[in-house]
Amino acid sequence: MIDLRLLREDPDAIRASQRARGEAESAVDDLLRADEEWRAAVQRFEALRAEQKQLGKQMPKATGDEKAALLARTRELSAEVKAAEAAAAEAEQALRRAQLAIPNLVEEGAPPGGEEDFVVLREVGDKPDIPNPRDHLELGEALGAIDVERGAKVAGSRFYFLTGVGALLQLGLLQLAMAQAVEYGFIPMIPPVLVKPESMEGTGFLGAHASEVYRLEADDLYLVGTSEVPLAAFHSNEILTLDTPVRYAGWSSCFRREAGSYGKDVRGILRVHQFDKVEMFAFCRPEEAHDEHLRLLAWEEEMLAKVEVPYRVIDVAAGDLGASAARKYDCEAWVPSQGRYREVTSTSNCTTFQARRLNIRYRDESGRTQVAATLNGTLATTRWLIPILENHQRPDGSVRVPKALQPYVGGREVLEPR
RNA sequence: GGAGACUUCGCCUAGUCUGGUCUAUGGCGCCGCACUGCUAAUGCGGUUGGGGUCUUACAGCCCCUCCCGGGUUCGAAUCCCGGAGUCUCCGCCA
Repeated sequence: MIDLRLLREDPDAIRASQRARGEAESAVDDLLRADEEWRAAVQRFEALRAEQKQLGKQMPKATGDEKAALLARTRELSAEVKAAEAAAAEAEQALRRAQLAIPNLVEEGAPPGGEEDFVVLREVGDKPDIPNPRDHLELGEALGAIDVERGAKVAGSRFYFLTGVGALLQLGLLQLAMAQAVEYGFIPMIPPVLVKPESMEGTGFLGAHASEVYRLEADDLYLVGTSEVPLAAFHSNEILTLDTPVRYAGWSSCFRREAGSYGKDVRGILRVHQFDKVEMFAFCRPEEAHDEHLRLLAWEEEMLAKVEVPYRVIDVAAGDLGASAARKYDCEAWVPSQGRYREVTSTSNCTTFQARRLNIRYRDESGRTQVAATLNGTLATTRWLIPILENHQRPDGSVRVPKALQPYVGGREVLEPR
């Protein structure tokens, strides 16, 4: 949710951001108009209300004719007040709608353009030289690690079982991520994966992502697509102490309908309806958000280094940012079977955009409440198994286990096909 | 699934039966001041949050806020209806 004070003081900043995203600048003018209409309506209502209260106060003291006259006037007035109140409420709704139509202000320095216009910040690690690489599914099936056939039998397409060493590898990976997060002061969290509509709404996932989200009709609950949702909503309607950033690491299953992705990435576990993830989530002061963002990115890269996988970091272009993000960095791991990089982490700086909607604030030095900034970043997911298996494969179909993961697979250095 | 109790300005709490004097009581905590050679203790004052308006800013003024949403009424913390949450008991299932 965009800041109305900023809108009033510097609408051109928002226009510029809209341009960078390739969004309509007219939305800014719509919002300006809605804001003015709302304020006018509020003032009308408040003036009438003040008069009504004034008269009401005289009631107990009044007697006889005086009382009858007062009654008649206030009766009339209360009808006007009711109408004015309804008008103000309607204007406020229109204002919210216009406000939600505008995505977050893009951070200065984000590359302009759309999906293809990302900037590669760096490539890290050497791509392995593997002639005729097997893909992760072939490797995983040979190792008895992944079973997509039975996944489909039991739950449908885009579902899978992680079996044997596959299950161990994932648990190890996520534990490794959790351990790293804890080492850096994150509070580990296992959140609910079913949330109320307001939590889904507050985090912005019922907007553009609405068709991606599973909904449980009978209970009016949503399955989260990321623990970002419960972690962000954790402090909704609260006033925090943010002398230093407050950081959480959430471990959860994530659920996605993948509605718009028919025929895309259908093989293996690259794009699935359910996966597990450790997600970093930070609340901090807005002036701290930029630095915090870079810290989250650094922690993601540290995790990627631990699993010894080559990757690159991209600076996502303005037009490809989510509505809440002011800036986004993705880490993409090298996938030998595809001969290209695929996204394995994503970290967004949402500045105050998400927190304003969730009403998450802090007190500054002067004791005033201010809107907090929120940021999120991926620390590990099921998808990481793909580059891990593929980059560490050997010609005989066995897979070397990165040192950091060996304790989780019984100390084995190599996983052999069954 | 059934029955009941509860939800008040950071925390605890009075007020709800009997609508207006609630511009919400008191305690704790916190902040400021005074006093005491320090600390402690004591005294005095302040302390919900959001919005509008005005302003360089502060202050001021106004509206909203007693879990949420409706309703009754000239007027609702208080009465009525619906919902959420917490707790207790019963039932059911482990």
